[in-house]
Amino acid sequence: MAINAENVKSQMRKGYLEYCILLIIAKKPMYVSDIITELKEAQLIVVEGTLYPLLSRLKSSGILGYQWQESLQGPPRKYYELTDDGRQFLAELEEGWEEIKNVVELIKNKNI
Amino acid sequence: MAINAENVKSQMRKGYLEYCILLIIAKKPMYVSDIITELKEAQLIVVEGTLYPLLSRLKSSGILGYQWQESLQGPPRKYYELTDDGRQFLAELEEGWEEIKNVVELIKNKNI
DNA sequence: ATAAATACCTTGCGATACAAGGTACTAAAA
DNA sequence: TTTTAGTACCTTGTATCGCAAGGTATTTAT
Repeated sequence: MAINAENVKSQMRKGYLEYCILLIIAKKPMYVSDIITELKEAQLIVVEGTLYPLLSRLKSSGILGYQWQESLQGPPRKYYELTDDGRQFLAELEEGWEEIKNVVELIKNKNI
Repeated sequence: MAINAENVKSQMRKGYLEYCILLIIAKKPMYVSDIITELKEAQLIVVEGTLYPLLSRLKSSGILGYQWQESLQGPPRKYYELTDDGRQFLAELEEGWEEIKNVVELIKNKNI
């Protein structure tokens, strides 16, 4: 029930997590560990339990596809990549993100 | 189950809605209708059913306080205002927001 | 064989936006 | 005086999603 800053920051993260993940996969096909590493480099900590369901949803919505690929050390990996629909979708998120930045700026600067 | 852009945009909104609301109340005490109007002006559509529980949570967490105030036409209104803790909290959200903008920029610009 | 490392996935929980519906007060019209 | 309209407050139920915790499967080294 109580609200704390961490809580809200985590709420903020929810919103743009999908966006960030798609930005990363858009560059080149990636599997879960790669994605987590990339996010961590950008200071965005995400765990497996978050990522697997999210990727599955994006897959079944036709935004992502994947290919199995052998690994040199361990079981095969699922490399996710954007579909054409996925690129379209990412473009829309891009817009959404710009809108949000706009809204916050508008509110901040009003009556100042 | 299906994912669409509207859905995700609404997810994005969730994250920074609290931030925007606090930014608005920080300027001067406001009651629900005022807040909705301000948000609408910034293109952020929010309904009562969202706002009331959110304000209650912020109140019981000590981030907001309120004062009843008579209205010229209708029942009295609850004017919410930031407490000292609330200002501290808002400052933390400010940081969180800057961090998020940073993360997105980092991911966007990596390997370009 | 067994253990360790790596990879995939699922279940249960808590948080929260939103739709829909409800209560209460004021003032003006019937 | 009753009724209606307007304004304000609040609650309940639903769906979604991040995350912690736990589980399964494959490969490689001991």
